[in-house]
Amino acid sequence: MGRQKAAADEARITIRDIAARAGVSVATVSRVLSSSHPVSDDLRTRVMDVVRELDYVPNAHARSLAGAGPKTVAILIDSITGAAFAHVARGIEEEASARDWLSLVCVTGGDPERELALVNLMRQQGAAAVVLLGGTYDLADYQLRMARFAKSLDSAGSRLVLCGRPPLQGDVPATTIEYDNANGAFTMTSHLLSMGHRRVLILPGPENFTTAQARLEGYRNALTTYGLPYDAGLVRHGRYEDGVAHRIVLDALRGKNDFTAVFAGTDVVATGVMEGLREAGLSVPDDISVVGFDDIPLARHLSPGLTTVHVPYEEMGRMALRLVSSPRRDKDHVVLGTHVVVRQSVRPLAV
Amino acid sequence: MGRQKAAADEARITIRDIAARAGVSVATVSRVLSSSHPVSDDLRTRVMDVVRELDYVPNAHARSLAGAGPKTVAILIDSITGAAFAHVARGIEEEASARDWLSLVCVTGGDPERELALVNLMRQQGAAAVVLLGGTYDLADYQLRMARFAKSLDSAGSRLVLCGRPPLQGDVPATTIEYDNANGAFTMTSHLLSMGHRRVLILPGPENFTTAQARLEGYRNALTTYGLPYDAGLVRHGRYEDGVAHRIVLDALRGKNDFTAVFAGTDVVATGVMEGLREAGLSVPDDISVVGFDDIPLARHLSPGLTTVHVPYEEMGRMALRLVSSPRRDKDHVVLGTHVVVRQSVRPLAV
DNA sequence: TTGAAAGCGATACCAG
DNA sequence: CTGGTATCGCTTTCAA
Repeated sequence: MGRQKAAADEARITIRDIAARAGVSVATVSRVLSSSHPVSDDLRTRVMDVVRELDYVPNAHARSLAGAGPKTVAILIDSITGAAFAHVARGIEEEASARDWLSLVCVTGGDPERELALVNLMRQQGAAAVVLLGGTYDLADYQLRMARFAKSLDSAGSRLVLCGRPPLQGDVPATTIEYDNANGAFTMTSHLLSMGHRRVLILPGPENFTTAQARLEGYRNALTTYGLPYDAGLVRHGRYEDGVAHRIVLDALRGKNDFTAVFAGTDVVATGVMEGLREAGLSVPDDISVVGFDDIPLARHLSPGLTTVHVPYEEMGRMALRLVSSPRRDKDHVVLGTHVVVRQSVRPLAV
Repeated sequence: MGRQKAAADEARITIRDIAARAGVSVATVSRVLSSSHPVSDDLRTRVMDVVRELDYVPNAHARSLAGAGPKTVAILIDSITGAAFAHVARGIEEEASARDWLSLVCVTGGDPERELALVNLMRQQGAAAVVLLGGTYDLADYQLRMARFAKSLDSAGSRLVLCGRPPLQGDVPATTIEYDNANGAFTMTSHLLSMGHRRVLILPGPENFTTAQARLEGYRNALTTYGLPYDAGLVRHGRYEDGVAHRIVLDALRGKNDFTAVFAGTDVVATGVMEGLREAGLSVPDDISVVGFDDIPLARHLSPGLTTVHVPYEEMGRMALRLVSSPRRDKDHVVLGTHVVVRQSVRPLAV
């Protein structure tokens, strides 16, 4: 009755086959395999021989069902080709495999709907932790539904982890690990201002996107601190893609905002900006300075090297797994620091 | 007992709880949930109400055990931060989710041992397909063991897929999707030669690594075709990392191989090369030309834009899933084409 | 030590 | 349509 009984008449080999062939009980085979219980050497070798001979592997589902499967952490990621969060995933993965946890990466495609569906799926899979990576749109409905998932994950002995996005409102059983978006943006903007720049075009990211909001806030605060006016004309929202950034810059150039620097919402956006500038015959940083956010490896490889805000992505991942795997749950909200990495893409301005 | 019975005394909610609360049999609940069988509207709504009320989700393991779980494709990837294979993974993922397959990414860390272990693990999980991504070391023992896994996956109704590496030797039940490494390298080398370059330093990658071997072969063939001698002194093996590439180039510069171009084994290696060159006060392409292999987005963003060999990574992934999910298995070995993408990193030489 | 048997949670066959 | 129930493959008491 198996799906395919086609060629081989031999159905899937089970623990019973092993037991029969080795002349022992299934219980004994189970004990040998999980080495949970003492078994005589004689039987042990007899069982192992048959296991190898028949190339037997226990069915993981049956195991989990019986309550013995491995712990699993599910990582829900926007896009697998995004460098920043790939690093978080790596951090999680490292800590997970060190603990013999299985880690699974699922791709959401940036769709909140699909993200919700996957959280649910992982709940069915009995994941010990479900990690949501990256910023998200600030939608009320979404918050509500996610809060419900958090609760049911919790009551199933599992845990929801928010990485790189603000905590859910209210008393929700979830762990949040953020990095300081606002402060990073504040420091970076201050850096530009201290170098003599006064008009900074900013591409914070999509409107209503949590990271974009926080970065814009930091930008505004820095202006205020320096006693400079906030000019909404210098703010251009748009997705985190080099293509859209490219377009935005070219468009901004046509306007009459005589900016001397561009603060890109991410490093990828910064590359788009730099290309647009170059295309317009402008040089970076001689004509226009450019800075980014993330500090992915790409930032170092650009020329000029990109001055950007370093985010400890891998550390975030590690911390995420440490927090959920620790028996006593010390913290459920951590904010990691960021800092500016100075390279060659900013020119000091004589004021 | 259950892992945590702590606060809530209510164990995990099961289908039986739903049945009891809704006053129906478990069979009926199952039917409502899987909508496999007709159920009266009355009962259906009664069940669904309880499901929502109790926030019930079926246990995926139990489901799979009963033979009803979703198909799963496991993607085994070297490093999640590697751009090239992230694109393959995306291709697979897209096709998978279009078919409502679940796709799981596992990270091997480039360790053949761990890769083998993960294949085994995925076999236990009952994955419908296990996709191995990227080149690998050409080890006899590894070949043998992988062939055994291929067979047992096959007899379990599953399938092993090799992506970007040569097929296993002998009559092994596996699907292979390669791209033409040798030909890509041949064409790229020919391109350099046709531009007047005569001494091309090549960094093919790690020795005994399948892709490196094939690329080096293409390089040699091109030289032969042009009637040029093969100089082993121009070949430098090393891992696919910008750091090691950087070191290798600096070292090669100290030697007396007066090369005019560098053929980097990957785009990432090319960035390392370019940095090394720049550090040595050399300009690309004015002093030395540089080309890569992969055509990841980075190649476009470098300045000068990197001339490189385009590999259809995403297409590979799509094809992989199409091949295994198609009922009739038409092909079990596909070789995709590659082509040169010309950008600005090569200078024509007056001969 | 070892074995027999009772679950784990859901599906699907066989009756009604 | 709806309800019992055997079954999936393994772990784990409980006895022997």
